[in-house]
Amino acid sequence: MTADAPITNVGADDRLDGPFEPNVFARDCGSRAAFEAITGRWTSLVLIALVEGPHRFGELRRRVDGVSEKMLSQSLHALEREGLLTRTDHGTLPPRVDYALTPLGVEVAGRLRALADVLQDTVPLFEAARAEYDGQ
Amino acid sequence: MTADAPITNVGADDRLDGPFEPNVFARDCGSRAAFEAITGRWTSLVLIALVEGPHRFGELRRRVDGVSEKMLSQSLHALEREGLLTRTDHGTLPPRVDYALTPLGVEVAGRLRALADVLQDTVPLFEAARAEYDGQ
DNA sequence: CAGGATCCGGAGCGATACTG
DNA sequence: CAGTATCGCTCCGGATCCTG
Repeated sequence: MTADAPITNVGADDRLDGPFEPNVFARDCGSRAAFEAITGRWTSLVLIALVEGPHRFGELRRRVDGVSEKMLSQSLHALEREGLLTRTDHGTLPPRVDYALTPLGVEVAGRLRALADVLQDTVPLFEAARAEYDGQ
Repeated sequence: MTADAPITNVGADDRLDGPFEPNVFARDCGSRAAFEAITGRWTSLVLIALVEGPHRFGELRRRVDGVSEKMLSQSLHALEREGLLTRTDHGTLPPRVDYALTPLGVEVAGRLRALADVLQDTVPLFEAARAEYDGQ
């Protein structure tokens, strides 16, 4: 991205009715930041896992196959920052911390869950597509 | 991930009715691969852009604010490989190549678009959540 | 059990230059 | 216009150790 290139995709792009129409395509839009947080490699899976209800740290680590403690912790912080989940420290010993979706988190995670369901139901199509593409 | 840790999250996890129930949480599941391809930083935005109809390379580059040519090209190949979009080279001069969603791509992209709409409509909530989190 | 701190290799990614 | 090739750097992310 050269500095002299005029960027006109920041504010109102396709619909210029409002003064500042939020636009995921725009780099500086708040929705884009939220979108990138949600579509993170691990964050999305964490959100989906929480659709079934609150989870503890260890539960999530076991549920999301392959995630390291570091990345799980990092993902949870990111999602908490975006207001998609809440962290509840019971302050007991041994420690117990629960992660649960906020109302907005429920809305978002539900859609991710639905998306994942579509993918799970069409696994054969993906296998075929990959084989086709790799074959030639 | 230690090697001796028994991983039992590969196949049937929460529902063990079928022989091999696809599971996004499982590392080796085809749906997980598709999910990671879809939720890539740029791939998701490309898919959303294509909901409005076929686009040329340059159009996409201008539409998806901040993407480099390299990453756009790479993202398009990945999505084509997953069978979510088709590439049509008209073979003319100057060259013209169109990218369009497959039926499966329409299904997936539509859901991403809906998700993005939610985020765009709740931008203020994210701003507030971030301010709250950063403040303390 | 919940996670912070640190090290470090490799993947991700942008910038630039070049081709048909 | 539609890409590919190459360089170089950032930072993702896993492994490991440590604490309350």
